[in-house]
Amino acid sequence: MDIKLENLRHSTSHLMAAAVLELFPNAKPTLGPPTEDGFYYDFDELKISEDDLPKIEERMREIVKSWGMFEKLETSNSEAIEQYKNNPYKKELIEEHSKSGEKITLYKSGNFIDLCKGGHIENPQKELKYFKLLSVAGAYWRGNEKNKMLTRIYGTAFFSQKELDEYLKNIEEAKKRDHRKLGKELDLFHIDERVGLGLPLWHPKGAILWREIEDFWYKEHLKNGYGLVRTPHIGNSELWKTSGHLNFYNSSMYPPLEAGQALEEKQQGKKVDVSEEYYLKPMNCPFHLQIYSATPKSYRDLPLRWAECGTVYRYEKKGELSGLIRVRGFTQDDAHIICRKDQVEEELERVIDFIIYIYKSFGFEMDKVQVFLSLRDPDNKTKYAGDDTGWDFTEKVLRKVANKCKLNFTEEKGEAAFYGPKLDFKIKDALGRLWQCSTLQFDFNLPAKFGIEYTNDRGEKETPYMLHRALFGSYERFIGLLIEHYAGNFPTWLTPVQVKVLPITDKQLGYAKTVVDKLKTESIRVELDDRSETLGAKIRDAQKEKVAYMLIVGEREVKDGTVSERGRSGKDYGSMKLEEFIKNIKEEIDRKTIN
RNA sequence: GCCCAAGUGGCUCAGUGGUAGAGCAUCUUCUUGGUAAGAAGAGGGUCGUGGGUUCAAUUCCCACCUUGGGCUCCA
Repeated sequence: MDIKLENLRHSTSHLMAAAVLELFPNAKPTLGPPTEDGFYYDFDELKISEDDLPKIEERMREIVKSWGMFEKLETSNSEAIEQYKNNPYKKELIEEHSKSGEKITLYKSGNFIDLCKGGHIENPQKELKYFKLLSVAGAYWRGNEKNKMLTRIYGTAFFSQKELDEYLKNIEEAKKRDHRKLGKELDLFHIDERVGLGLPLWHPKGAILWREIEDFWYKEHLKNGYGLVRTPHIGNSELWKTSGHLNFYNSSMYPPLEAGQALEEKQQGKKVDVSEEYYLKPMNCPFHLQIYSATPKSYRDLPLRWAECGTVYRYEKKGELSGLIRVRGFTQDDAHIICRKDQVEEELERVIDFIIYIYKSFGFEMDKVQVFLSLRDPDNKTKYAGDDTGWDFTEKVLRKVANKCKLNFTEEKGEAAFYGPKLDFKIKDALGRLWQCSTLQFDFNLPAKFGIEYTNDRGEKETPYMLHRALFGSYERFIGLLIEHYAGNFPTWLTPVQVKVLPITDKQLGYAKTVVDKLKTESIRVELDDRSETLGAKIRDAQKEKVAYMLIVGEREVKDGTVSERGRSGKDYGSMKLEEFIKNIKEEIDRKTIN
């Protein structure tokens, strides 16, 4: 972010803290940084709701009238601690800075003094004008769930009213493309409490979308040298013990299904001596490894690339669920590549190229995608399987390949999978939140845990490496983001209703039906609007459904054997022979491009 | 799970301490209209759920559930 804007927002957060403290003298200020879209400030001992925000804003506007330039106050660290003796949060920060040998600075403006390392605007009275407080939220101190939850106030600030208005308007516009809203309006899916939270139900139009995407995905995988596998939704507890999931992934798994007897017997209170436990799969990898170990493998068999759209179940906390983007049952477009050490780099590169190709196919250019290299947290040994040598090697190789592929990536410590480092590709949703889609994971643990091996060219057994990768990440999340990306105006090859035939009066119904039949035999997804409505109403409704093309047929078209084509952009393509329209739309569908 | 807010017919929303209303959608009838809403009539809601206060609760209070925005976590 622009440093001037950052300073403005940081300064506004000082002003907000000052206003909050005047209105709520018991509040304890903690941290208040600028963010990409604005700023926030966290307070302890502050109980407010969104209704309080206008009051705080009003006080900010009053206070700022008496504010001069931000004034730096030199102080000794011990004096600073004394000053904040009633605020354990600021005290903790000062003590921490002191430890690392930093000099503490305080900044004063008006009557408000805050612990701060600087970075303010020059003239508060003139510049702190165009701000708005947006929401109240809870946030754990230092982002740690085990710490106390503080009260966070979010706001934003700009250098002009125009920019502020534009920002607020953009948020409103973005809400219109929210996949939850469009999912309802376009009749794509819904989530039903009666079925279960986080378990989406796909309506016919949504299922077509999925189907088209899935067909595309299969074709591309076969082209790229993948084999297809299929595995069940549940697996025996022994499998998950071996994989380490029961150790490292326990809290995200649904509790086990006990078997060994039928439900009816159990309900009657009958006991069994031997019971078995099954878990809903949270991941597909252990199954794929079992397929590998079904027969002995030679170095000549590798690399093996096995893909499956596998539905997995993860017991996400309720507050984390969100539309299609965060669910409890979701279908990963998963694949595992099992290969020799000398093949790893090439296989990693191939996957990265594949990911980029897939994004392009759905209109996501790489500048819309943020890439992260997720590494282990070296200080947290309990979270990860495997030794340091393995981690060092896999992290180094992954970094090297990412650089070679010219990915613009950020490294993040502590974000690795328990079995290895990964490259994560994230896309923003309509509201600007980042969601992980593609992932490429370099696993040096599970193959050994499962004891899988191959015979090398000297007749010795070796343990292969394994890459886990998903391109969409999950169908649910990807389709959710796709809905927002296209704002429901899907390219013709994807769109659920490609053509809607609109007869002008009932007299053309017969002809309209022959048009529909013809299109159907050409595998074009077509609907007929046979209501006794005006053409205007039919157009309006088809437009709201976001169908790709409307074919209007009246007396003229019947006489000439033509159709009049209208695009959803409102464009009138005029009349043409039905055959010509079919030729055009089929070409467009085959090109898989946006109309 | 935690913090804040919301929850009224299929959808979008108005409303009130005296057992509910609009528009759209649905159904019926009329209308047969050339590029974004033709007309009339009808049906449809135990006002999220459970308690409490009250003569009386959809409205006030409490708890819970769900949804939205955050936090944590994550494909």
